[in-house]
Amino acid sequence: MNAMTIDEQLDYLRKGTTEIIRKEELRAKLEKSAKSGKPLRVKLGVDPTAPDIHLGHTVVIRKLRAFQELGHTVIFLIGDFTGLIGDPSGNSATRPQLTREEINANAETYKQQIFKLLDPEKTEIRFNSEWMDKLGSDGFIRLAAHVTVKQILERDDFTKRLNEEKPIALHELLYPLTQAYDSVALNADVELGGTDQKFNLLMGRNLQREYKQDAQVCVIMPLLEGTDGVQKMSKSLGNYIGINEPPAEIFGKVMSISDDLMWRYYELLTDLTTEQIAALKNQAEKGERNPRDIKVELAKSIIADFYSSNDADSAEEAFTRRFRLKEVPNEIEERQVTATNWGLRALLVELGLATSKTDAKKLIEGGGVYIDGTRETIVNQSVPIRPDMTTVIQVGPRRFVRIRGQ
RNA sequence: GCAGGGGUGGUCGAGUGGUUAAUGGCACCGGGCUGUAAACCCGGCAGGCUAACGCCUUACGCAGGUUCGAAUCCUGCCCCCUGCACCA
Repeated sequence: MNAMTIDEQLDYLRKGTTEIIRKEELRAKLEKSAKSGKPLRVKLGVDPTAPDIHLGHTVVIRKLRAFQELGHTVIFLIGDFTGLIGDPSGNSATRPQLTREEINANAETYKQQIFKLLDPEKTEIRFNSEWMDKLGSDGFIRLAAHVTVKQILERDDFTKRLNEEKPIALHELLYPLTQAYDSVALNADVELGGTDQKFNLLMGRNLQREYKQDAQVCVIMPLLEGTDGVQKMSKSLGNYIGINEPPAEIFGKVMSISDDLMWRYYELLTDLTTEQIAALKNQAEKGERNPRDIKVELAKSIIADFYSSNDADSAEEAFTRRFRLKEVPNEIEERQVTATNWGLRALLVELGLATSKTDAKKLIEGGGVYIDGTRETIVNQSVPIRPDMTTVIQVGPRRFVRIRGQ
């Protein structure tokens, strides 16, 4: 990797970014690092309360990895102090205050996940309480003296809320400042973040200058759309793909994104070059290749990042069997029920495939219930269950239970 | 404290006395088609009961009231927001 020229490195780092502020400075830093042999310090700050990483987070993490591949040091900063504030988003209430133990536990969860992508040897894990706690209230006030209210209010989110006459709590104004001070404390060369972080990252530059440091370069990544293709991926919106989810689940969810969205995922979640992706898109548009197959490759590539290519293969196979060949999956839940003549609705409730007889009725009438692979549309169908035989009950395309009488 | 604005189903957001269990979008679920859990189309979507006709609960911040009838009108209360005032 280090065989790359500086230009090549810049190209490599630039892929997928929304903006680099400023590119010339990044070049200068890369050159300086190459000469001195001293790795750049590349910072990413995260919230201590949300350790469940989804693909959206990995966009930035993958970029960190790119820096590591070029020999630089990543500082994974857990904002246990800033977490007290919570990044202003307008609707956020006060954050729950975490105990030291909870924070440490979350940090472990982070490690377990990020090291699927990052090289532990080139990663420092830090907490910003380390320097924020030492600062004290007098130090904090001295820190606050470095920026003006006007500068803070520049932030789009604040301006917007001000115009809309929506509330801004005082402590929210301190968030960008605190995050910026992290860059000073770490003497960061580069900070990464999503577009929503642009202001905070720039604040870091300003504050570093105040402290006579070389200003950090801001690498700004797009926010990945969730599976709905519209809103940014987030856990609370339920449109996320978590990296700890089972391979089959990841595969299915990736296959469920729209064909349009898949190019975006290719760009931000794979190592393919812009040219390679354009070529794939071209093939799909010309009808040379089925978009479905291209999406399969995407899903497998993502799974391989967090599991293995074997896991990716078996996820594909299971998916094909289930949805293309409409086979009953190999491993499905088995349940024992009383051997008797069951009413179909009661049976569905008993198996947890429906929440009530009314719910079951809707599913049956909608044509979503199958007994041993045959659709059953008679609401009060009697289903005989005996000890010597098994029956597979299916609801919708992906919920199966094999039952046996007892 | 004063003035104004607001609190509706998972979410956004209509609705200001009468088929209103409450328009519509999104999300979600089921089906069709397919190339797939894409796209598109159809259906469901407060909860429950019934083989079915149908019935029963609960619901528009909370509590009362007016009315044959209220998410819609009145009273009180709670909460949120904005501005002003206060900050001796």
